[in-house]
Amino acid sequence: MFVQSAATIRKNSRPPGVDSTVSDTLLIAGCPQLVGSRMTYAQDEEIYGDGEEAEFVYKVVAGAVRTYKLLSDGRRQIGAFHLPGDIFGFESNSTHRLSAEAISDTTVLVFSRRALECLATHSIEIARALWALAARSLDHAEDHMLLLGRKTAAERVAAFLLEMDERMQSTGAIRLPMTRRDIGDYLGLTLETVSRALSHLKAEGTLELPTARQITVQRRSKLRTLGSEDAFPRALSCC
Amino acid sequence: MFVQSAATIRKNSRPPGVDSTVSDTLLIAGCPQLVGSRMTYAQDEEIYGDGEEAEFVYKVVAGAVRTYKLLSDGRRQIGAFHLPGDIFGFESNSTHRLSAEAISDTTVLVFSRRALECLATHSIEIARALWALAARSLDHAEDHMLLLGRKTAAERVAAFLLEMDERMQSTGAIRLPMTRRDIGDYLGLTLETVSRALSHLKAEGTLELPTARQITVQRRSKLRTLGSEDAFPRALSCC
DNA sequence: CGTTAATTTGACGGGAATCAAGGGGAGTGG
DNA sequence: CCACTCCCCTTGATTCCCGTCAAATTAACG
Repeated sequence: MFVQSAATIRKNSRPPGVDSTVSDTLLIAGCPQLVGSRMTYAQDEEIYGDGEEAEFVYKVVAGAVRTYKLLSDGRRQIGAFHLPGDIFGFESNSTHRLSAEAISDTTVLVFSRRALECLATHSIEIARALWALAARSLDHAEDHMLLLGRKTAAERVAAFLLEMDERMQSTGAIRLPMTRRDIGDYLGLTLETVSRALSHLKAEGTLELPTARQITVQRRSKLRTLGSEDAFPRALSCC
Repeated sequence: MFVQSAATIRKNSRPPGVDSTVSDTLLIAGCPQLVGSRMTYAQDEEIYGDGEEAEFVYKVVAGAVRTYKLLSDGRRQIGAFHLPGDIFGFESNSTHRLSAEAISDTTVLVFSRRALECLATHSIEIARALWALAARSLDHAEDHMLLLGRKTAAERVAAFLLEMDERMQSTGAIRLPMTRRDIGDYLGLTLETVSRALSHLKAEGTLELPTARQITVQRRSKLRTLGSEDAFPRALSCC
């Protein structure tokens, strides 16, 4: 598995040496010692596989990534979409717990996990930033469990649109990189159900669909009442 | 909210002062500086609420705890059950993202989050242990998303039984602290569906139900084929 | 022993999955 | 520029798993 990771890393760099440049000194956690190697992946190309050695950490520069788990019969659960600026693939264990694929042609910065951990050993701020990173993933997972376990199809789709709108800072004009199947596998639905929910929202006038991948939100309030019920803090209602 | 947390801490200790003893020097992450205060909660008592200040971290000594999120109409998703030995309530943010309640009468050790973080600042090992803690929660959440999004009722119940059997090291003789409703809210099902699934497994001879809360596994292999499909590593099938 | 909550079981209905065509857009090649 | 193709998406028809509603049974507890 170690070998496979190493192969993956080299596969897509046109010259055999990775084009690591100081120019894209985009740093994880604002730490100047760590410069990532730029890598590109074609649409649907695997970035890493479930069970592989977690040798690298990734930061999306352009494109989009899905991380997912599979059952043996092909059922898939996408745990998260990773958009430009997002860091993914950072594990506490030595191996990846999900697989990662490029949704569209994607550019990432690749960092050595070992180097990161080493830095964290010397800097409390880095250690804390990494731990905050894991915690953010956990927060998202907890919200998503509520969605998967307890929300209706309409609520899931509305929540998805709100999430994407916010994360892409596309104020109302969402440009989706993923297919309906991807969305379904993220929301625990079939692609048909996702499509129907979108059509319904369109018919209601809540949104417009200039193209299938382009969604403009007309009435955000309507989406909010459906999807954005992010767990009502008990504290607010009782004190 | 700060006030509420402080009140909670004092509420259940029969003498006004908490009985913090050196005797139960059960330490988080094996660190002798930190001694927790022993606290008890009655069945169904709230330990903390969603949105409250995350002032304390908890370790279960006896009993069981559920952490969950609610929708405004009462739908509930239990994110995890916490059994003796488990640590919960540790957040990266300043506030709790879920609520916590005692499932049965429960004893916990309470630690100051601030003290823990302070320790982590001075000790890399502690910092790493805390981050491993968060990562374990994340792993569980990722597995659980697959269950909630993609598994059938029978598969969910089988997976639940296997999880409990393993975590309680009750080799085949599971003593459940939680109700069918709790199980349902954990698995994204109704209590009736959980009950039916259990009855079905009983009729098959896969398990016995001496009482509703006591389950003895007769054929673990049967449960495994149903539930324990914990995401097939792509790596195993392709290299 | 009575009261209440938890669980089981049955009957039924509905929401989403499945099965199945039918469009529509983007890219390709003529 | 247009025809062709492929894939994605939409929409319809039908199925079915699980949720809902309801009642009976069992367990828990004072």
